[in-house]
Amino acid sequence: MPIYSANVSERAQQPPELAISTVIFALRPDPEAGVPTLWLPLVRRTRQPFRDLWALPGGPLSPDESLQDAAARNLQETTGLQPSYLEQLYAFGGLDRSPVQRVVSIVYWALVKPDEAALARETENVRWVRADDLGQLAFDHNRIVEYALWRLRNKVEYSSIAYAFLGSTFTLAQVREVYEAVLGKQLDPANFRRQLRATPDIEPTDEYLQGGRHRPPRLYRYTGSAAQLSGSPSA
Amino acid sequence: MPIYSANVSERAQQPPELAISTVIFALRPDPEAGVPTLWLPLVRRTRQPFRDLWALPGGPLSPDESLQDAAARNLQETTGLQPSYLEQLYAFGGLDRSPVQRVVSIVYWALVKPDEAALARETENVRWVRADDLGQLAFDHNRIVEYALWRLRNKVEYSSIAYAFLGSTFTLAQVREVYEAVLGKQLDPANFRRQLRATPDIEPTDEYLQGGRHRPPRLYRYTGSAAQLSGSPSA
DNA sequence: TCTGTTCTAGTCATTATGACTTTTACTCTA
DNA sequence: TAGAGTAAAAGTCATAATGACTAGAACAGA
Repeated sequence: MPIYSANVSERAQQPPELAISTVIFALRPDPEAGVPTLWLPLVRRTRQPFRDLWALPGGPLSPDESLQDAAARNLQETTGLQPSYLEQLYAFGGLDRSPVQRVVSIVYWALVKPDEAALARETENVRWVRADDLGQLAFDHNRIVEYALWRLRNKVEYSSIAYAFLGSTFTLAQVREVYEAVLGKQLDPANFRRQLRATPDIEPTDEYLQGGRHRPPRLYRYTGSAAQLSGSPSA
Repeated sequence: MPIYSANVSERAQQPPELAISTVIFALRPDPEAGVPTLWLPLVRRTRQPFRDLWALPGGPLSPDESLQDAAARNLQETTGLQPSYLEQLYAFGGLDRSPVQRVVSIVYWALVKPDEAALARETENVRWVRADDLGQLAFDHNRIVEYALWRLRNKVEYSSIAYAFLGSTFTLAQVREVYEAVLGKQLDPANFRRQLRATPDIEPTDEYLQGGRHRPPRLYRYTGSAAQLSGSPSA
């Protein structure tokens, strides 16, 4: 919330408002096909500008919290979610992002695990939508989500970020489904399997997932560093 | 410059100050070995806090310019340089970055070509230093430079950023010297050459660089997209 | 018991990579 | 002016990584 109100002529003299927003990704089964798909929560704007349009969760930066803490807090407040991964995405500061006052938004992106995503409360003003079917969002939020998707797709290929979408144990097929959902393409099960077995950070357990009408798959565990929740350049 | 002055109790009520800084990299010959090395310009602080310490070029964000424009402008003002590459690095917003008022810094990083770097004016308050020999800088600027170096080293390996350090034509050995300076290690000339010849964005000219006491090397030209000066997530 | 399914373990050809050798074309020095 | 020194340029070879594919193993359900 801005602590000043201004008319147009005063606007150019004021420092831009500083806000924090977050793009939150989770995997949920597609209602039709049933396969895991990328979803994200949006909040309905209750005032101008863009009243009644959907927007990314966000809010002002409190004076006594770091940027990362602010992102984590208003993620918690708006969606009730605890992220397994949280990293700064970009600072958006174009002149015409908001029709009222100039706003510089420092945007974070987060991943949540399926058990968290299941707890997420959905209300009149909070809705989950498929990442590829957003509709028109407030401000430049469509562009921001697109950039977050681009980063997610890149990062999933060269880092161990995929496990932030999964529980403590998982089958190799579940890992493959994460990759397929994020990258939007089918992967060869046998070759994908070979690659995972070659990485050091993933070790087999003695358990198997029962219930499928086929050979029960072995469960694995991720032993690497817990997908830096910091995301800070100190790391 | 903050438009308000505050005592400690008021401080927590004010919005954080917003500033733009830039880490500018150029290659200059090492004064001893003569091989190209990473250098960057610093400015001397002329007031408190950290008066007389060296710091990254930067300043406040003007109300009528984009973040990127602000970075380009104060890069131009402090060092007289025109960058060949400019991209947002990170937004630093920790609580204790400045002992006076809280400052959120949106930091950019830039590369300049050797002809530009040669024009750079060096004054009482502007000095170029080797990237690996900075001394103690003001604020958290040592950490920021370290992160910028990390990004540069990563990006040089998977993108065509190296050509932002070079003129319109160059020998393959000059490209290799850029990589060696940035990565800080020797590369095999023959294998490096084979890789460059395999990339589509680099084509041979009919000219050769004369003057060396050895077989004259062919000059090449970079034909790829001009190393996105935008760096914006729109791309 | 048979069938459909996916898990799991392999094969094979192609490509990419690192270490290394040889020839070429220039300058400098004796 | 012949020979030495130097880096450019092209090529060889063994190894590693990758994509396409095959086949047996182990379950559920009919």
